[in-house]
Amino acid sequence: MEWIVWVYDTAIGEYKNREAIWIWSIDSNGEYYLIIDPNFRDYFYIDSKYISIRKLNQILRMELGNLYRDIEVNEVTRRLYGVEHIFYKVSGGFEAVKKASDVLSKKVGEGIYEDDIRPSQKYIMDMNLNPCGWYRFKVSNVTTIDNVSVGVLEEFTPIEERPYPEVRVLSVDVILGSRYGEPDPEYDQVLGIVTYDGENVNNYLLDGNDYNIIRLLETDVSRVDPHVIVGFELNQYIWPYLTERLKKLRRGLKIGKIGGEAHQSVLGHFSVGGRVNIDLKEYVDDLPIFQRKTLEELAGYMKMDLPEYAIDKYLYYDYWSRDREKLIKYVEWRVKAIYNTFKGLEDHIFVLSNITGIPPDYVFTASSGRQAEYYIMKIGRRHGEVTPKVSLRRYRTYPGGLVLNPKPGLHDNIAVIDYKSMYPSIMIKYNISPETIVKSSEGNVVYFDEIGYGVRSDIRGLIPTILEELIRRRDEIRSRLKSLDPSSREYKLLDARQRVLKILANTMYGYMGWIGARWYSYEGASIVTYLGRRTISLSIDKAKELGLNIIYGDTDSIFVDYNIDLINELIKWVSDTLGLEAKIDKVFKKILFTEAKKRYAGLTEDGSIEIVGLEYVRRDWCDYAREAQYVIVKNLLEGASKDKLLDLFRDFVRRLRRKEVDIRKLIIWEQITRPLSEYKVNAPHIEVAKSLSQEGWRIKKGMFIGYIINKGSGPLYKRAVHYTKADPNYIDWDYYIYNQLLPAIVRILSPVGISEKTLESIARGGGVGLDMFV
DNA sequence: TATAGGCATACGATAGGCAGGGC
DNA sequence: TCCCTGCCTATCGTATGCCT
Repeated sequence: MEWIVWVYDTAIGEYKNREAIWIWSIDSNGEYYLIIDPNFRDYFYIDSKYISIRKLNQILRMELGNLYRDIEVNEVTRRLYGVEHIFYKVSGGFEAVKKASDVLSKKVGEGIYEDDIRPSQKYIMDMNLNPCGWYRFKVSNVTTIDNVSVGVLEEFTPIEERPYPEVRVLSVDVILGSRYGEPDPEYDQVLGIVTYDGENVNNYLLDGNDYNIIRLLETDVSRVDPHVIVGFELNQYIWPYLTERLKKLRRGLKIGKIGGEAHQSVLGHFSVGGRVNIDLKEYVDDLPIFQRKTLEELAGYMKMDLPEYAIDKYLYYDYWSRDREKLIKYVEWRVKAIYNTFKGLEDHIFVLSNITGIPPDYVFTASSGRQAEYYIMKIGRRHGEVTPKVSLRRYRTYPGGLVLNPKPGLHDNIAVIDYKSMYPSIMIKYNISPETIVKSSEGNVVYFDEIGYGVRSDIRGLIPTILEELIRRRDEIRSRLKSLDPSSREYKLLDARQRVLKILANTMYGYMGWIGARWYSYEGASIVTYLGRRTISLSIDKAKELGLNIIYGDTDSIFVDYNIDLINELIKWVSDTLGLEAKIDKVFKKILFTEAKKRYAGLTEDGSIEIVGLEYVRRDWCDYAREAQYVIVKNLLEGASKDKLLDLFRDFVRRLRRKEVDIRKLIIWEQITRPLSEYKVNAPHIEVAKSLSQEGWRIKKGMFIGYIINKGSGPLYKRAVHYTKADPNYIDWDYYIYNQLLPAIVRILSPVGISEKTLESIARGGGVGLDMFV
């Protein structure tokens, strides 16, 4: 029988009492298919340098007992960091291979590879069966279990370029709360579960025993039968809580296909057999554009309606007791937002999964470094590369990008020239990869005296090969996009593809300098940044020689007078002499620099305001000061008079003086970056976190603490309170005038000649003297 | 349960200078 | 005159979050 289906997961299951690979998939109507491959054998490699084949067989025979019959050993040639080695490939049943690698790790220790990669992942890579792709399967022994068609694999072939099927999605959110701080699954019942299937919101509220509402969730899942279950903080919070609640009943959470229970797999991720479990929190955590990692930010980014009021989880229990309706309305907004956000992100998720080979429900759980690594592993084995082990190494830093001191003040017509993908281009051009770096300058080597390493030119590195392929594939897609309608399904998918390829290419340099990388190269990363510094220095020299005035520069960009002829000459020189591509990134009609690097504000040609590095973009400044800085710098760049700017400032001061500011705009947000006991100095957010901890809240790394400064004497940390407990009568309004608003405005006005003294006297209510009459 | 290094900034901790007072 | 105490200031260290 032949099935044309879309694969979304591979897992280890069983067939006739033996472990087998299960391939979960759906057809274009969303019907489920499970294809079983009983023939895949797990394996690992052991380097022949460390053991003879006779000794190897001897150990395995002695240690494995009956399992030895399930093992096969072959001599193969593979590469390790580009160098050919003879390996013994030990393959067989999953259990036998696992046991064999355990035994050899103990007896031999070194030289064992790929025993640390899950068989289902090896299957994806070796068979080239990429998740989130379409395939034609030939199967036999077809049966139906529940509503899943099950067949045994005979062969398959990929089908290129089909749009994704419509997936059924169920979003889930819960109401957890406790009178005593952090809800504890040991004592605190689940207060409510809310789901959304794209049409109906269902809310199940506690009425007696919470077992009943968890049952209702399970019923919902089997009724909707979703391909995807999506939530916010599912893996770290919701699934562990629900499974813990059910432990009392000695049963699991039954939300998988074919009666499967959700179970914890690697790294705290929960696996729901046969369904894709997506936690959007893991997506926002990885992206710096989301400053506070909230669902509201994500929803705003996806251009969705925001809730009328957001309720902090610290207040869930309060609302549950006092104003339940409001809480439920908010959580209903959440499930809809989660659902719709997933719908907006699904192309990205599926494309990322398809390209990296990481199944979709795990792709956000993997860090961006690991995502890149899976891609390298996949491409590497096509070149016969064995995947190296992650080894323990000493952490070492190396010099990074070059940053110029800016020329402070207001400048007109400044162009930003930057290098197109500077680091990836350097890595390709100079062949930089862990295996191409050498210490000696002998032979076919391009040697860099300044850092004492060279790069071989007689072999092509794996990383540059991969980068070239990424860039080539992306260029192909981008040229195809030109002829497509941007609103079409095909365009959107291809656009998602080219974006993922770009992200992967841009990750490779950082990956190579990451101590946890399998393809780590301190020397390689050092050479990349060295060449980056050299490239930018040479361009600066050339720009000066051409007569361009340089205002600023950072890593791969220089800010110069917008003289198009000279700039074109410079760009041509870069291409001819350095062999790299530079371009005009943007042009500022006006740009303001302070004395500081990495901080400026500009007005672009199209009239938009861009603020970089200044208080306005930092979450550890209160919104009020941030907004004031934005308004005043915008006016400044748009040519407002000094008087106008001072008037604006005076207004901002006045509203604080009169306590007319919404206290939500006074919250300062800071992240907890380590266990509370490891802090060496007192700080407001730490003190507030400690008090929350006393109230029973578990304070974990990565949490954000929002606080407000109250009146009183002594250091700030003694006067900070959690924002949910702030009272306008106790707020230290002076702190907000002198330590938030004033510095943010001094920063942008002092470079244009408005002194700190002037501003300070306005802040004090003096200067012009009108304040006393209002 | 980290892709890299470079950088600004605030505030707490700490040391040193100095004045004033008591013996 | 010596020494202790409290206050002020300069400097250093810690912590955070940004930029490319």
